[in-house]
Amino acid sequence: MTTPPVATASQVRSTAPTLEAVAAKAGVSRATVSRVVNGSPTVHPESVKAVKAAIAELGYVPNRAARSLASQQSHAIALVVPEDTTRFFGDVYFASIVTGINRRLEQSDYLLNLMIATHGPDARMLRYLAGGVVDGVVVVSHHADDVFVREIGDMLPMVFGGRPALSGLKGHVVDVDNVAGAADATRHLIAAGRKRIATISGPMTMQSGLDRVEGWRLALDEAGLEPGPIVHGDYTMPSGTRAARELLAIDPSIDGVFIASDLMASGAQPVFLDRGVRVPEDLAMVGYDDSPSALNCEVPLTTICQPSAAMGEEMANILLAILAGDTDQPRETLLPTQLIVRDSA
Amino acid sequence: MTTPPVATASQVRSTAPTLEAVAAKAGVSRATVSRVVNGSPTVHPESVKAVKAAIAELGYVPNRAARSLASQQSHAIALVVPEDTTRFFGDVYFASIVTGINRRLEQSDYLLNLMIATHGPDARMLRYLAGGVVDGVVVVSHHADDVFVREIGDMLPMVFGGRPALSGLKGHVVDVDNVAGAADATRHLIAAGRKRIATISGPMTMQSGLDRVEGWRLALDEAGLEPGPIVHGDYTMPSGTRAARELLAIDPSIDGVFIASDLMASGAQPVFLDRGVRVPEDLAMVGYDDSPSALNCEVPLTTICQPSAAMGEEMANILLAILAGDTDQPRETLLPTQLIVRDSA
DNA sequence: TTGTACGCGTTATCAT
DNA sequence: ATGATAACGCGTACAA
Repeated sequence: MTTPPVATASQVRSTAPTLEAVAAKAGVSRATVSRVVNGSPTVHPESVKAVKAAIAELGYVPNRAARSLASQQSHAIALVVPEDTTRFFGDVYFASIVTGINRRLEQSDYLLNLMIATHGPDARMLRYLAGGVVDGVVVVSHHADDVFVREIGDMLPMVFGGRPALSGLKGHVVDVDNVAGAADATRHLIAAGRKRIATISGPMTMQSGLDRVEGWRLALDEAGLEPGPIVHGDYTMPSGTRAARELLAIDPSIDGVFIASDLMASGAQPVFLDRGVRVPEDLAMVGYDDSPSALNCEVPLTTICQPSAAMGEEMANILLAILAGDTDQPRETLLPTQLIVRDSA
Repeated sequence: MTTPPVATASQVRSTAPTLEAVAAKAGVSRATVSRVVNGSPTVHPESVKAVKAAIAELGYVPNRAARSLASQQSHAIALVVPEDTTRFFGDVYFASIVTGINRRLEQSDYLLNLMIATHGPDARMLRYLAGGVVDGVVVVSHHADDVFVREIGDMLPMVFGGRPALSGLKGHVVDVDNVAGAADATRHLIAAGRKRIATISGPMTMQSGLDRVEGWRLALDEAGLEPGPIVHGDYTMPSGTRAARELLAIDPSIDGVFIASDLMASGAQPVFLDRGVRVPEDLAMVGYDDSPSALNCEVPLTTICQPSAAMGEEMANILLAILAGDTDQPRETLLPTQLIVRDSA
């Protein structure tokens, strides 16, 4: 074989030009080159020009390790995923949060480290974080282990994606306005003339589950309507199927239902249809998430769209601001949802 | 407010014990501590004990930046995703590859950097990679941009997940044995006594699409059976629906069909059922992927399970071996698939 | 505005 | 087996 199977790391590193080289070529000192690289304002325009030319010519790239060592900053942030990966990455919601985070990071020179805690967050990850591998942390998960998140928040700037059910933890939170979203969904049902409006909720152990019920109730109160029956699910499709049967058993007279996830809604709809309950004529449905499954229903779902990419972007944005020294970032940021009207209501 | 909203990075770093501190406490020199940390065999057991005790007591964690600077290695590898994130992360297949990569990396002290090229891989990412941020690269994607991958392979050890359609590129490849998987699927149909076996293929622009057709043909040849009709799809559900109609039009006498993705199979099955073709009585179906959609079909799909997590693990494994100095890792590694028998065949 | 010089925490070489 | 000591590449007082 004439060509080596792979490049060796040393090939690259050995030829990498340093500050020193740039300085020599530009006819200035290392310090001046460093200033130019870091955008210091106190440097002569002419020097800037010379240095920039030298940098371009040599293809100089600052050595990250050296920079970190000297500046005591890693210029990297960690994306901490405290649960099983497949569950996390399989979820489109999380996928677009990551997209958003990346979108913001692309505009900076921060690196994103993936830290997945397959077997639950362990001491090893904590030690890594304590070792200064990253300057800040972004935590994304529905269920985050209590003590784990607390420990991270104690040692590093942290932004939490989706308000955790635990209270009093350090760090910032970016979340979707679940209450407003659920209220909007319910108002849409009310505007359509529905009078007896039920809900299939998410788990009451999750903040989002709680919030969406609150929004539903809020809209009903506003309109002076009596809350219909409420059945609890766990966001999954089968739980939606079960809940639908229960709902019909409790009160067959309902004419509207707010379902806290599209997955549950797509599990529920066939039940309604099978029993001869027409959608939306007899029963108007509004889901939540704007997931692909909303479109695959026999009667496409009217639903609430969450700005998940924007959420990721905002999370990164806040963390970057903190790292830049901004001390008064909002502790909690709520992002607005959007009603997507389709056929089911 | 009595407690600050977040910890500051300096809090952590300022208190982090160094090699120096450990050395002092253990009554040895920095060099000896370094040897212990890096597992050098040439150090007195007694010293080892003292050092380890000091490390534990102080909670010492090696400073990554300093180590990188001195050793010329970042002890990090990059996960390069050359396409749009949502598309990538939404895919369960990729999700479990990441899981696998992480599983292997957990056993090492390598970090995983996420490098996503939303707008196509740009010069910025290439510069980063050239700057020595990582020691090696893992590329995961069906469609990887030609020149991009080539450039990476030229400067860093690289392992490719899923054999790319382009040939002659540097780097190692780990892939699922698509030919064998398709052949197994087809053999299962043959063993069930099917004589007229068709296939709905993936796109002929992808290596996997090509390979699965080859496997199908191979099994047929082995059995001395004439290949049935072949219709091309693009792995998506709608394309499966279209292909099924076409297939029935071409040859209604088929009694077996190998479909190159579960998604296409779940698009095709309703067509067969609607036309009164019973599954599996009249037509036996075998899909590919073992995706969730295989279970959601009216007649649950017999399918081929890809070892995607194992694939990720092997990718990381090979890269780590290369970084450890192993020069004769296999250029191409094929992982075996598994037949999952359900109701459709 | 610019340069000098020291420090960042490790690894690695060379004596001992 | 162990301990000085010199890199590693960069940031940054401090001085000029």
